[in-house]
Amino acid sequence: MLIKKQISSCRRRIEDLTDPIQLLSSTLSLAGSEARLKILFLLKEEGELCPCDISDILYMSVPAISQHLRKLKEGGLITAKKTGQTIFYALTPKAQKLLQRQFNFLANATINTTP
Amino acid sequence: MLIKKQISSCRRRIEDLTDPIQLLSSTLSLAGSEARLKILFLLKEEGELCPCDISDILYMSVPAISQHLRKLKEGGLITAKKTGQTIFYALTPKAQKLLQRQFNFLANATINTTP
DNA sequence: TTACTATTAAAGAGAATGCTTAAATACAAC
DNA sequence: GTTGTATTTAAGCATTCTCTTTAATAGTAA
Repeated sequence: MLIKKQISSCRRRIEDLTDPIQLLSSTLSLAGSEARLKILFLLKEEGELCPCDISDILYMSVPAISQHLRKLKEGGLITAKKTGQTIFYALTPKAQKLLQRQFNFLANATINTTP
Repeated sequence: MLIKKQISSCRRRIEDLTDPIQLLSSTLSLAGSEARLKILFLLKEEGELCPCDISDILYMSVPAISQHLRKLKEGGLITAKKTGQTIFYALTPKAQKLLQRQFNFLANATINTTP
């Protein structure tokens, strides 16, 4: 139960952070899908991958993967590099920075769950 | 374009991480909503808050806030402590650990955008 | 008890999400 | 050129999300 002054202070704090909060929540929302988190994790581990390999690894259709990749690219989390008819996707520095702790969590989970 | 052996290796890697990936993606999905991220951030800053204060601060209806709080609680990101007819919510250690980097991002954003 | 406050619960509407299927694009090999 | 591979795009559908509105629960105070 806050007083009016404290409410106002909190409101201002949130307003000042409007842009960063939007950026961050959209990033977390992208990573909050199980399929996309797996894609991001695979890219972190392998460096770069093409849609058909990701499709093979995750047992998902190519169009489904392609649509996830498009969202991740629009969100600035991955980049595309075309060579021939194959497109290789890789994490951006932004993704590596924002999701570093989450990747560490998964790396540690690997160690702990492999006795 | 990976060979079969590499595909299998990646598949095994993902399978081993099934549980951590589910845990993490559900957490990120919760934090990936703008409203919920604001709630989490407010709890991080203020320590504990009741639904009506959060409703006041974010200009959102009390039932809307209540439903977000329920989800966050089900996801193990916040706890509830009832005193009288007021319920105070606070972050769990799990939330603080998993989202520490994101909170830091917002804290730094505050500094950088306040010249 | 009655009235008031804080909160949750339940039902419903509209929007967003994530897949499938089918079609289109781009490049390589023959 | 034709065929085949890698990828994207578009349309459709079922599910999920997030709010609103209304009702119910629990504690406080008169």
